[in-house]
Amino acid sequence: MATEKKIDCVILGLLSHENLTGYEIKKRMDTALKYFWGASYGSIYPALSDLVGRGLATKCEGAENKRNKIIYSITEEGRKYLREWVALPVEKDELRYETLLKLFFGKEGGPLQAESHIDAFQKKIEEELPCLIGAADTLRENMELDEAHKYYLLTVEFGIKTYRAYLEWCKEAKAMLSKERA
Amino acid sequence: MATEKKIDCVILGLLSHENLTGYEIKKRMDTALKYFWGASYGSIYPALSDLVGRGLATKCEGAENKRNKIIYSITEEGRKYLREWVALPVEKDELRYETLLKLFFGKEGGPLQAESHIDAFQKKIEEELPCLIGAADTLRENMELDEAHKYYLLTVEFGIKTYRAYLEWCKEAKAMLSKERA
DNA sequence: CTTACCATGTAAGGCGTTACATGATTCA
DNA sequence: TGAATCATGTAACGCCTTACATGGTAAG
Repeated sequence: MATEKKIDCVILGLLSHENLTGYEIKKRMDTALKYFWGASYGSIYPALSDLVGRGLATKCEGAENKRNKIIYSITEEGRKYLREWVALPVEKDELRYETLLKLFFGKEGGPLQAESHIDAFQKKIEEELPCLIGAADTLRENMELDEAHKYYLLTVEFGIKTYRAYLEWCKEAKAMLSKERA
Repeated sequence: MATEKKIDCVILGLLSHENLTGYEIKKRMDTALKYFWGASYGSIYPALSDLVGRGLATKCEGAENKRNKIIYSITEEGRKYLREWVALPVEKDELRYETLLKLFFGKEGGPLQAESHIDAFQKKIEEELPCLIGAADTLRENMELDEAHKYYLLTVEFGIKTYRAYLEWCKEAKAMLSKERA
């Protein structure tokens, strides 16, 4: 239990909520989790096999499965593993924003170029913010349906809060650059 | 010029400002850049050799060098490469917060545990925020000394803005959890 | 004289992406 | 019937971290 592979924990976390195929896990990563965690098929499928090998997940091959889908579910062992990992202190929070890197070296390209990087960043945030707000609304409406929604909402609100701060910064940063330019 | 290795660009960016040893580059990464980019010796030294091999940087082995230090400087080629990279649109901004991941699966550990993760996060932010504010002050005072300071300040202010948003979120998130608990 | 920091590097191994390969099903 | 999406996987490769290995110098 020294250094857990995060991909294992994420998959177990998703399986703790519902049984899923590898494909569906990928979809969750591309939607609900994309703001703070991502993964590709090339890491998901091997991880699933590994989890089954370690007895933390199982293939439930029975039932309503017309296609040759493989539906995975978490085992009691897996649930225990997940609970232990969640209880452990956070090891690393990491942000890698290429936008900030290019801005840091912005002198090379000058203020106009820097502004265009900020614009692109702003556009992306402005596009994504409504999705987050929509997700928060949906979660708030269905709060009672599942205890997990409370925790999901927490992370969505983190996104909303930081995205709004980003937009404020974009405005001020551009103002600063254009003032300098004048 | 298809997909640049970021480590190369960061090193060239630092060298565009001043001549540095590998050790000093690492220090910059651990201080000024740590909030949005990191690297270890195991990536820095090989990258430096590679940059020299490609003619983008050179070892300046002359002069005020009592120790057996190797001071690197950027070449004209390197400067061109850097300018081209800075001009290119941003490919990826990525955030990987384990805190959010643990919170997302927070149902496993319950509200008290979730609160303690938020507390730890808050503590870290509260420790780092004054450093950012101090850095911003210093930069503002020495604005005229170097044109690059303007761009550095932009990134520091990004940090300040988002950290303040984080702290607000921490407060609200904890309030929400303790209200639920009651 | 010894601790802390300066300084450079390598080797092994982990982790994960990209690209590829394949095929079923649904819907227009 | 063709496009989009569902669905599973592998192989090659790249990148980086960790840990190790080594030694100089400054300060107390």
